[in-house]
Amino acid sequence: MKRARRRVLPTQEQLRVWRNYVETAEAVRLRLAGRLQHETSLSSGDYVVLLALSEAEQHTLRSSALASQIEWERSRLSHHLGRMEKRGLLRRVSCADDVHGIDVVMTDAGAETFHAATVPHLRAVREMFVDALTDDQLAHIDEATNALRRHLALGPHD
Amino acid sequence: MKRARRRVLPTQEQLRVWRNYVETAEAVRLRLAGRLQHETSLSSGDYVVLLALSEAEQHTLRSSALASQIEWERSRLSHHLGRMEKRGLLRRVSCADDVHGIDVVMTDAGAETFHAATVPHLRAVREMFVDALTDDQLAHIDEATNALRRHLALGPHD
DNA sequence: CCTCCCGAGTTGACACGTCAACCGTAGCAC
DNA sequence: GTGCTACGGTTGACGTGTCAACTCGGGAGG
Repeated sequence: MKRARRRVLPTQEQLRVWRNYVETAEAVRLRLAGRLQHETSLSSGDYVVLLALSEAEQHTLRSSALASQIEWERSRLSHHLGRMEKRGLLRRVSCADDVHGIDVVMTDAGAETFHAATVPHLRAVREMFVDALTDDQLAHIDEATNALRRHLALGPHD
Repeated sequence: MKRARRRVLPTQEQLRVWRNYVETAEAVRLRLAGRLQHETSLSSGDYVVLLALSEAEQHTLRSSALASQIEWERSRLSHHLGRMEKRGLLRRVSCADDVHGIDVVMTDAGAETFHAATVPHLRAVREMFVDALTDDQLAHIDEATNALRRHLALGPHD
């Protein structure tokens, strides 16, 4: 009876670790995003989109291919592309070979902005994350993270 | 020279661990929030606010006290309280003893909704987080998380 | 041919967050 | 009194995210 009940809900300690985990990860993410925003005027969403485009042939991707590559819903992507297009970071052109389907093309301005952002972004990752942890801690985080992914059936990372 | 450059940017492997970490934490947070939303019609923001109120005298807190307790900006809190008030989860009444200052009072409906949400919420934490990890992994996550907090000067958790 | 559905993408409504500007009252200087 | 500033809170604009409804052009099936 006691044994059965004990497994239903987390203990105080487990709950504390959980909150520590989510809140810290969120804080780190926010801080990195804020820094990227101020140093390069790109949001992390912008960065993800431009990263994918920068690695594509002709700096061009089909909207649906882009969506699946960065794992965004198409509606989210559509909204975000609209905002980025308004800022001149990319263009949307309907592509010839498929009547449906839109090619997303990074503009030169977009490429330039992205290029100027990579080093600050990577430096921030090192300063805020890598520098905080020993090699062992990094390995442990990775192991636990993978356990979480497996448990939630998220599919392996990358 | 090489040595100097190597410390500036993270390695591929460190970058992979970083992305794995943030993306997974984000996915877990989102999944828990979605589950809470669907099972109890409360967002995680609602839950945090109601949790604080439920632990307060008279189910009442000064707006500023609430803000500092859950570490939200006052503007954010004001917007959120407006939405929650519209749904009848709480009321805002200007309190007598301080001319400035607003008392936030959880309504009975709010208390009921919150109470009905606690068990599903805790169960979800167990199923999605605690169950995924061994005791060792949990301890390692906690240790690394605390290292992150110290490094970012976030102040100890709780 | 007509209808019905499907797939790619868009749109609108809304929740949520941040930033900066604002409002009203209280104290305080003079 | 008149003016200043500080405090507590609100508001508006805007970026961001989700959901559901919509468009639009093809194909089947009949």
